[in-house]
Amino acid sequence: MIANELQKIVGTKLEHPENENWGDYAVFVKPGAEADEVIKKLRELEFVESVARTGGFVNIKLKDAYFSNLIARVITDSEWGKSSMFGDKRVMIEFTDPNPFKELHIGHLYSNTVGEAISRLFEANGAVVKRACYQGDVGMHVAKAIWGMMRLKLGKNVTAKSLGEAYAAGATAFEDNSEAAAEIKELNIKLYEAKSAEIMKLYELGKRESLMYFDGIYKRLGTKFDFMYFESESGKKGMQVVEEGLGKGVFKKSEGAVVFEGEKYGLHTRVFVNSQGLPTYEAKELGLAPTKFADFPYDLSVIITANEINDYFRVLLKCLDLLYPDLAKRTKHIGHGMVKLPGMAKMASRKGNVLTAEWLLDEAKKKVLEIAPDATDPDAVGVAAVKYAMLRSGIGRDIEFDIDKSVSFEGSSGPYIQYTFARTQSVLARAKGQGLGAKFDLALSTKHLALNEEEL
RNA sequence: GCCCUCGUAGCUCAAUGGAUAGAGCAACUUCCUUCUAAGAAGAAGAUGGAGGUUCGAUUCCUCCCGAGGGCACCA
Repeated sequence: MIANELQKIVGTKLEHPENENWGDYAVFVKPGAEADEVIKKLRELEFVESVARTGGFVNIKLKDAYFSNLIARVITDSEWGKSSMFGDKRVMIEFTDPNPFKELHIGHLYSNTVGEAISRLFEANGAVVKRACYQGDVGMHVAKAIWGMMRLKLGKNVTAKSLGEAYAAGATAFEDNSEAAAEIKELNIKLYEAKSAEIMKLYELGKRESLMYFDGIYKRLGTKFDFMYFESESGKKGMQVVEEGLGKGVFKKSEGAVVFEGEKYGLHTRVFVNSQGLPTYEAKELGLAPTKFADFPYDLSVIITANEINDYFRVLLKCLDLLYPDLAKRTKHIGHGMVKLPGMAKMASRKGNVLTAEWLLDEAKKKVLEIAPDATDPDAVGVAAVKYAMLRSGIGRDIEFDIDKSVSFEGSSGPYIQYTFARTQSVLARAKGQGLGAKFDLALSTKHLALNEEEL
């Protein structure tokens, strides 16, 4: 707000000086009459204490009263920090995207953390946000799991754990046993056809169990999805879209499959419908875009996935651009990095587990209890520790996750922030109890406040 | 082979083309405690390499070295 006013006058980029003793804002101007004019105008502003020229920089110092005023607002205004920057822009954000019949692993946990954080940022800035989760409920991984369910004779008492075992059995058999592999491929087609009552019963059972399990994790993490999408549905729509695109010459038939030749756009060729006549993820995603828009006509659609499919998304967005240019313009893909757990990865794999979100959250909770045995809500602290560790570095980069540092009450960690917040709150409450609240009057200088903080 | 990321202090991360490249952790010095756990102050420490553009480059361009990912029927 104050920066905006300054910005108007200086015209060029406004920045903060390296050294705060020089001023609160600074701007680089070329010497000359223009600079003098700018300085003169700045000096006329009521909240400006001084304006000084140092080399090519003009340093602006604001009055102390401005800051004490600001602090008073931060404390009293519960809406502080929010804005209406995005007006009532409609934003759909897709993230997490786990696959039923499989584990929700730490990569999904990262996606969820990033997606939820971005969602909240948009919300805090005035956007209407809808959270979407897109889940692979068809495909080879499902066939493997169902094959495993049949082999392990899993009945009504299927659990998330036994489902994981079923998938593992199917995946192993697929690799080691060519007979089983053939059965699984056949099963996959049957699942797409959805005609066998016996198979579909197992399918529904497993899917429901998976989704319930995911739901528990979302609750734990504090995410609630507005839209749940499934590949089984987007696949049908995707087939239609590809069919249309084939007519328009966007796609080509090649070796029994339907492909998009991306080379002419500096991209690569990808398969949209395989030679078995089944839609690949590409076709499904293409079908998803118009479906999402029909459900919630968005101004912006954000899709968050692991960055290993960045190139794939470039191809996909090009196709979308050729078929639905208005949707393509509103679509933004964000690729996040991998989560690496040096040390812990070995520990987990020795137990024969994939690194699941649940496992990591449980570990964090355990560690919190080791440090603070009397913590009132160790799980919340553990969740904060994990989330903060994931958000503290750039989204596109891989994360070196160090669980001990993440749960530490010192340094750059979630628990440190929670702890500090709790302490300041308790100090403020105590000050209020002693009638010291009124100390934050507008004339109070920042120096006094800084001193107070140290005393506290 | 081609395409995309990335390379900053011992480690993990910052830095819309701007001033002396910032933090946290670890290590170091000093102090306080000294039964542990911990606490306070201070100093030290970095842009992978070579060119180029620019008044000015961690940032943009070229080449080299190194790491990761992707390149047709998985997502």
